[in-house]
Amino acid sequence: MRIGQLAERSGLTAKTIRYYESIGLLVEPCRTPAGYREYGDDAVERLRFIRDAQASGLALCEVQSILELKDVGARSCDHTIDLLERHIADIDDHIVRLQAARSELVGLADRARELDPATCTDPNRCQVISS
Amino acid sequence: MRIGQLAERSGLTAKTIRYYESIGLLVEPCRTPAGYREYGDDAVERLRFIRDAQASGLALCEVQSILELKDVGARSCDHTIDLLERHIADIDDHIVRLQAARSELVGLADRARELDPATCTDPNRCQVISS
DNA sequence: CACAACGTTCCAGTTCACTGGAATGTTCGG
DNA sequence: CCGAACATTCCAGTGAACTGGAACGTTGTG
Repeated sequence: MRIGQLAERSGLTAKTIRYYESIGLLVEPCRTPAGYREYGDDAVERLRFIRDAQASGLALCEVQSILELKDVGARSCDHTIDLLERHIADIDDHIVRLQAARSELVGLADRARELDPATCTDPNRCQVISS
Repeated sequence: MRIGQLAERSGLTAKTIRYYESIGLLVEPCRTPAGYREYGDDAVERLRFIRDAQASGLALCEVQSILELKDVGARSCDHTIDLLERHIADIDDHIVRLQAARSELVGLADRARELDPATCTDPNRCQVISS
């Protein structure tokens, strides 16, 4: 597939994909005779992993180190295991904080629902929280 | 308490706290006669909320809209509830992605542990994943 | 075969969230 | 009363992660 379709399937933009290639997150793919990038299905998979890892709070350079690790087949080495375990602990911490934030928001939403919707008459009030 | 102690208690830097104030995340606190910022205990709470909300993937401007909402006492309004529910859904999505990333990493770590640690002899190999 | 849609490179600009540093004033323990 | 630690403002700089745009080539449908 070409870059546009990969963008669509992965939820990123073509720009972002080229950017990822430029910083070494993605290897240069084959090109069509015209110079267009040609991707296989595994690219979707890889971009999805990047997105997930990034969502877990890893910086792209950390994602890169993990991808390299994946690519070489996770050679055993205490250092490697440490790295992974540190990242897992980070993720766990992150999940805990997310859950804390989530329950705060749920509490707010509950409180909001308890109030009479008819009291919301001032448009300026609502604009305060226009996102 | 003054800014240094708040920084310590909240895990942020004094710089960051002043920055948050400058963008309106924090209201200007009272000042001592010398012009020093004086904070109450609720400031620690508020900064912790900001940190959690931020960890949940919200941008600071979104955190701000939620804080404003908290500040006005969550007046009921469909719009408000929608906003909150959208954020909660975002967080849930985020958690799912984190868990996906987590299990990928756990899988990698398991694979790494299965291999013989003695095979890790090449220092260059290890440097590939130096974070 | 026109032409819209899609691709290419390259480079500069933007946004977000800080961060550093200069110049200066305040607090407090010895 | 000295000096270290801590505070102030203001402004400029940083790094990460894109994003826009110019200038140009390719593909595919009516």
